[in-house]
Amino acid sequence: MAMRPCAAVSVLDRSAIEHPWDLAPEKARALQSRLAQHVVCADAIDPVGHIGGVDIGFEDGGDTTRAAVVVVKYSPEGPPFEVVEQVVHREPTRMAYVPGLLSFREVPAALGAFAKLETQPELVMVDGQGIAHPRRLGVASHLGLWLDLPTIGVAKSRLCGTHASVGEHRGDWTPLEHKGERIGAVLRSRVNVKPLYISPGHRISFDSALTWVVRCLYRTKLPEPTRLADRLASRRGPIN
DNA sequence: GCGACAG
DNA sequence: ATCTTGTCGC
Repeated sequence: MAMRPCAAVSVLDRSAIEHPWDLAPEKARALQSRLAQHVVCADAIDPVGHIGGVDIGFEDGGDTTRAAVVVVKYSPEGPPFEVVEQVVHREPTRMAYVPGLLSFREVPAALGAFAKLETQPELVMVDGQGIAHPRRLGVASHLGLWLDLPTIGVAKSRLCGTHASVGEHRGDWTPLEHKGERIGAVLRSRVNVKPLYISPGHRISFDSALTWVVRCLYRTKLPEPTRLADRLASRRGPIN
């Protein structure tokens, strides 16, 4: 199977790129293809002291977008991890949900939340796909590119690609592929629960993406960073 | 043309 | 994602 060629390690100069967030679907798709060229799916990670979890929720019948970011202190001893910071950022929703264009709807708010963060994590896990996307630019990749941080896509369902059946034991996984390319892995994070779709977002390899997610698995289907962000985004968890 | 389709 | 109550199971 063809391994997806990764762009050379280089920092994208965001200030030099024309990037409106309210593009028409056709324009947005074209921009995704361009940006995907800058995604790096090889490890370029600093020592991980803190891990961030990101998720987006909506209010006012969808008129308001609510971004939640939770930062936990990583410990080699494993979870549970100490929560060191939680941020919620709200702003008007920019565009409707269109399959494949999720990042244009969620990344702006996520960036707003990161701007309010005091403790910047060295690794970020995002609720959604990384490169396991038709044009290889899921929300995790798009966000990672704009934050210039290593990110991992942790999705609860499939957007594209095919895969063999996944083993039933915790930790079992099978590769996810699309058009002859490896785009991620389907992971059984818990027994008797639908598997997770893991893919590199930016600045991380397939192996590391999977390894980090497994390291953050505790007692639920989702890894801790994403589980905590999910609770915060859906206003069920602590807003302390 | 007919389905599939992250959150 | 969100709208919504109770309910089955570990």
